[in-house]
Amino acid sequence: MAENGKITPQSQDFPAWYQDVVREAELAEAAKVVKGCMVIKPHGYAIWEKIQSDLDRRFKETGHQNAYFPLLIPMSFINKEAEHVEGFAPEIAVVTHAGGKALPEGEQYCIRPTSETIIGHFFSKWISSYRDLPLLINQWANVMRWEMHTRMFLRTTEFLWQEGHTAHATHEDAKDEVIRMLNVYGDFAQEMMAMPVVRGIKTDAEKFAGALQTMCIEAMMRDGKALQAGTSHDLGQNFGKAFDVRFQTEQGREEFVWQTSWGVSTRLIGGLIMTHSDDTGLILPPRMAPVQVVIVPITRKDAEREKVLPVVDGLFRDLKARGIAVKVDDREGKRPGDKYYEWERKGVPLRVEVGMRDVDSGTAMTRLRIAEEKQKIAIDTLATQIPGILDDFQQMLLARAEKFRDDNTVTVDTWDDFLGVFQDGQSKFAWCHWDGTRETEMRIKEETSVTIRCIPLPGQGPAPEPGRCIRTGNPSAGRVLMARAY
RNA sequence: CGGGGCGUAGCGCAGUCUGGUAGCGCGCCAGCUUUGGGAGCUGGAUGUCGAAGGUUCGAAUCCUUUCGCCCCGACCA
Repeated sequence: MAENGKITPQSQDFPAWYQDVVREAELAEAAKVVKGCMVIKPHGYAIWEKIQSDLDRRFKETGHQNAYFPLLIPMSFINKEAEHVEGFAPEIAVVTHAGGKALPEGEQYCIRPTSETIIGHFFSKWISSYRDLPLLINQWANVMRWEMHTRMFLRTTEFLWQEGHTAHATHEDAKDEVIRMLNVYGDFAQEMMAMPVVRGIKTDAEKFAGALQTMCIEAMMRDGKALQAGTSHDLGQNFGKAFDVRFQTEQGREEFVWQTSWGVSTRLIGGLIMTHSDDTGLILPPRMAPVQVVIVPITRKDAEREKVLPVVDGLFRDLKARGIAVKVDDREGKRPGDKYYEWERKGVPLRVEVGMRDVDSGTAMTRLRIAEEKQKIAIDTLATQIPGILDDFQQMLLARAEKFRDDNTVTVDTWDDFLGVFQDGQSKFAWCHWDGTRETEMRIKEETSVTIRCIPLPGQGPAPEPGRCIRTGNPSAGRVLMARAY
């Protein structure tokens, strides 16, 4: 990690670069005093709020309501669904003492690693008739998973997320919900975060503990590794049976509900960083930027301030009226260059400089975060142009990310080629044939630490065509996405 | 859980081998000069040297114990 004020180049050490950007953009810092936890600082939290508000709108548009369930879950709940316990037991934190006394083993709680169990408990109380279905609930919450290795935003002991939990009368309805919410995530990632994603299905080995099937969106980071950016699970009747969530059908029969759950977390912020940013620091797509435009007035003497500041203020008001998140950096005692670097580190998409020269000529200097050169624009047309400039920048970042991903995506047919693509810890997206067995998947993972990220949904990968498994040569029905993963 | 590293000013570190009473850079504060791509000068403030115990005239430094954090290897959004 570089010293304060410096960012290690991506090409030199990608993990160090990432840590440096997180620090220099003032997104978060390691809590240190609490193992594996982080403090999300105002600028980082503002990005989370952007994510929250847009997703929340999308959830409401698809008929969901927010609710809140307890942080503590009785241990007995966790133990009810066999695969669920097995999957989460190693990373659960347990409350063993409370009120100054040790709690008897049967009365201990765990801090939620996810809420399927406690929500299942309440669903069983709330649901009795097909008229109660579908039940579409979302919760914004923190969860805790005792991780061995933590990385800011990508994997921390405590993290913020949303978890959707729904119950349906038929498996078909539940499956529709799973894909609907996967698409909400995918659309959000592309439209708002300018982060292209592959939508697919997890293999059994990678699916959520307790689910029938897990769907996911996978994004490519700038080091070629894959980031699972969101998941949507078909829980079948597993939790319905474990928590006795039954309803009466129209015909009067008793049946277990079909459930789904889906979530995205503060990990998305890590994805945002590693999709767009560069050696200067954070780069934010305008729709995710807490500050979209920063105006830096350049003034030397009081006489200049009197002329420059009114122009700046007019521009500020005009932009604000158009719904642009604009900030004027009129701090004294900092030089303009210092301010430029600071806002570039923090990922502000567009900077506007206004000094005496500009006031005299009726222009302003502007610089897009990734532009080589500054551009001179007439002040009286600037405010009307900026929404379009930001929109173009949003599209530019998406196109750039798509190009990067496509340039680093390969189709691989032989094991030798596969080893070549992933040698020395390198990663790309590799479309490969796989024989569909867990044994082969595990074997490849052990030999190379490369994993199957997903089986692509229609249109998300190469058209299905029969072939031979890259490792065993056994028959394969289609290609799967393989990569190193975060 | 195994292997390695580190705890000294807000941050990053030197000092530890060879004990002698606390230092550097950045940041911070004040003032002046500066201000179109990371300012300069002058002055100033800041430390239970991770904790506890021991050895010693004297411990950041040696010994013992202990706590915490970080990095690397088996699980995970």
